[in-house]
Amino acid sequence: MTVRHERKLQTRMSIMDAALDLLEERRSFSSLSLREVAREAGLVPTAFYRHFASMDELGLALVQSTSERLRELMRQARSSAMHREVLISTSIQVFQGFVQANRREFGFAIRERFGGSAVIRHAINKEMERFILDLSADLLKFPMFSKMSQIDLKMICNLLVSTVANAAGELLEVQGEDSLRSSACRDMLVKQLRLIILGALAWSPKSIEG
Amino acid sequence: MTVRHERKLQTRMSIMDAALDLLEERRSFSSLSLREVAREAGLVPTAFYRHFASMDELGLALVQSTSERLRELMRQARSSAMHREVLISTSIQVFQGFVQANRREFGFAIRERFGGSAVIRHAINKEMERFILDLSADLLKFPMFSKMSQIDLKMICNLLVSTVANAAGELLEVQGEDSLRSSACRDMLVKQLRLIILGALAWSPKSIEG
DNA sequence: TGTACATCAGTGAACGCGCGTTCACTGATGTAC
DNA sequence: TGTACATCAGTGAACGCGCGTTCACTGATGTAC
Repeated sequence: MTVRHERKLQTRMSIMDAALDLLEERRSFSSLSLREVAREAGLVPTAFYRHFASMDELGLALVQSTSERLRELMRQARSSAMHREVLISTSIQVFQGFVQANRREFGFAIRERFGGSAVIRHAINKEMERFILDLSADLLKFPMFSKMSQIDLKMICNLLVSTVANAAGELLEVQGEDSLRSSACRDMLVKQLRLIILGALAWSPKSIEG
Repeated sequence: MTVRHERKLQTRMSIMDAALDLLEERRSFSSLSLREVAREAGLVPTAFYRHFASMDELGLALVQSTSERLRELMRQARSSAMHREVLISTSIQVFQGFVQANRREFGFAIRERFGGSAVIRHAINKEMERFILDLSADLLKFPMFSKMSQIDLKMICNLLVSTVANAAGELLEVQGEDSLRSSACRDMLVKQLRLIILGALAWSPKSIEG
């Protein structure tokens, strides 16, 4: 790695960081201008093009970098939690910690999930899909889920992930302004996830047919 | 109602319709320009100001008009379904029909729910909150829900509404391009709602404490 | 190690464009008598 | 009913602004010998 290459990577990161700083104030990615991001990063607008061909490519890089780091972390958490009984609680803890440490990135992802440009939406949905598949693989280790059809297991994982994403979106909405509503939101999420598990326990192939 | 007033209302509606036409291609509301909407409506840009003080005010009008029409329709459906046993199925049918007939409006609402400008986000969330409360009131007529604490009932209604909103978002993503994935998405929603009801049946005050 | 050339991240001027908003206006519609 | 004035939805020119993108450039870093 040459000095020049290293510095280029640093500048690239400072562009990504500048974008996240601007996104932190709940702005939509499409409302960010190339010039504004370059300005925030302390660069002349044309320098932006040395790193990304367009704003969409920058958005894509943000999604992918966050997703890669999260997946790597979850992979580690899984392998370190050798025993099945602590796998879920460990995973949830690691996930929560990551979200806390990457608020800007998750806020961005949740806001752009349905509303962003096509290429960014697709990237986010692809990553969520991968996350759902990882979760399915984890839950398969538990008897109550391993007896299910694969499609039903995925349906449940989709519901769990969607519910968390929704709660995250609602949390972003009330965050900071109202700590009471904030914790009410968290409590509701916990209940909702527990209710889904109760539903999954009662779920059986028979209830699909009937 | 004078002729002038009537024409003004017509123009106002044609502005709202022009915006919805532009939004139909999955664009975000914030990417619409005032000039573009006026052009689409066949007006000079300055004429826009005779009807809305800003684009945000136009967005607000779109949310509120859709919400008012939906609520009125649901109110009618509820009162016409006199018997408890057909209340839910009638409501779902009416709701589905309305969504079909108002695709542009619902696509807009789902996209802007988390990603739009503050004022539009708040308006959408307020309307969803009202919808959740209406649903709570309906479910209260059923023994299995009337025994619950109000907060748990609202938690369940929130989960049901969020799940529908999520499915609608995912449906928008695959719609048109792939009818197989489209119907898979619908099937999943039906299963997810059924699973939530199963969970609600198993829910009890005891499971909150434990 | 020193030199001579190549690479390339970042600069700065320039462009044409669509934007939101202002302003004075026009002429059809409404109202008072 | 007819007239004279008021209202006001829609017009069209004009403005200053930030935008994305192009281009030729500079000078530090890299490379070959």
